[in-house]
Amino acid sequence: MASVSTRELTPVSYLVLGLVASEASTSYELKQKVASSVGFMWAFPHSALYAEPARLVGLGLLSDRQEDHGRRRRVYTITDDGRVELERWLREPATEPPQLRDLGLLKLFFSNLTSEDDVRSLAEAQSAAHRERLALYEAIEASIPAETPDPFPFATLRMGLMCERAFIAFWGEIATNPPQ
Amino acid sequence: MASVSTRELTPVSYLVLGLVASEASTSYELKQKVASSVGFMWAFPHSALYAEPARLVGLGLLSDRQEDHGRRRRVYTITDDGRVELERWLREPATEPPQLRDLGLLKLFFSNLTSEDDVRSLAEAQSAAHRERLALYEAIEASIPAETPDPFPFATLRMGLMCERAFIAFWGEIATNPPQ
DNA sequence: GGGTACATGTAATCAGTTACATGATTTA
DNA sequence: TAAATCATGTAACTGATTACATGTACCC
Repeated sequence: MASVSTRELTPVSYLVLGLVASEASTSYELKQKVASSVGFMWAFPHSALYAEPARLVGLGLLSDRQEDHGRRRRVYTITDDGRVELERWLREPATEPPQLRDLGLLKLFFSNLTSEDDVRSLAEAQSAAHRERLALYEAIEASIPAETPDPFPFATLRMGLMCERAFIAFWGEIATNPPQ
Repeated sequence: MASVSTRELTPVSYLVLGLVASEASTSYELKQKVASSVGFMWAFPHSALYAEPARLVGLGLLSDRQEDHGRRRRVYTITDDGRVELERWLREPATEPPQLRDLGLLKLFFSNLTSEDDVRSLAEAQSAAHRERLALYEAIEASIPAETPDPFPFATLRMGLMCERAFIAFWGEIATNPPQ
């Protein structure tokens, strides 16, 4: 069981495995779920959600069944091996530190090369973008019922909220009081 | 001047451009600078810091000069075109939202599939990792003199500190009070 | 002068992205 | 029935990573 080499599985593999584990889905449904949840922190093009499940079928971690009329799309279901592998991964500690890839921060890092006005407008643009993002997260938060069968996506969202609030405070401070 | 197509330049290109702009460097020196600063948020293998500068030389944004004795390594310097392109990029607003790629959060997202004990130990491991990371950032912060010619890397580090503190609070809360 | 750690690079591979292409369904 | 949009995929490319390979300096 789950004799598949772990090396072949990327974070995106586990993401797909996890989504399919909680509900059998087509690629398009995966795309929709990603767009309204994990996609905020881990984005990728929809084509990945067509290619990756197919790969996982090849590894025996998912199975697929093609509808025999209408759009004839493929519905993916997790296999026993897939579930074993997913749970193994979930229990294994996450070692690599998170990557906070933010072009705004990268620009700030090099802002010694620009003027104070440039820094200020960078900070204001970033601040506005993060306020918008925060509003979106708050709307999602408000839309989740108090009693939900799976509270974990909601918990993850809470970290997103904290992060956005930190960004807003940060860029606000930079805007009003640019380093010099 | 700077007639190079922008499409060919990635974030890593600008990162290299920025580092070389502030000081002519060899690939190894770039590697060291990355490892002690931006690398915390935007990591990549050292081989990228050999391949990318070479590419930028081809685009006319860097120039290189090979030492003629000892290790005969290549020292990269930014060209006028390179500086123009870098400053253009710095002034252009950053549109894409940041990606917070964190395997710990991804595991939490799917933790409905595991036990409460598993969640707790995930949270404790993450909390410990973030406390360690915070201590490292604080040490770096403490090592920076009050009057520094370039305060921007320091400013960026402050966001890193805020982020780590948020993570520690978050995982602490999850550990003591796991969602269910 | 032999071992070890530091330093410098290249080649091959692959995951992820871009771009393209087309089918199905709804709406005007 | 035409247009628009929603849905479903594939092919080609390429940036980034892995793995390899070797050179140089220092230390015992």
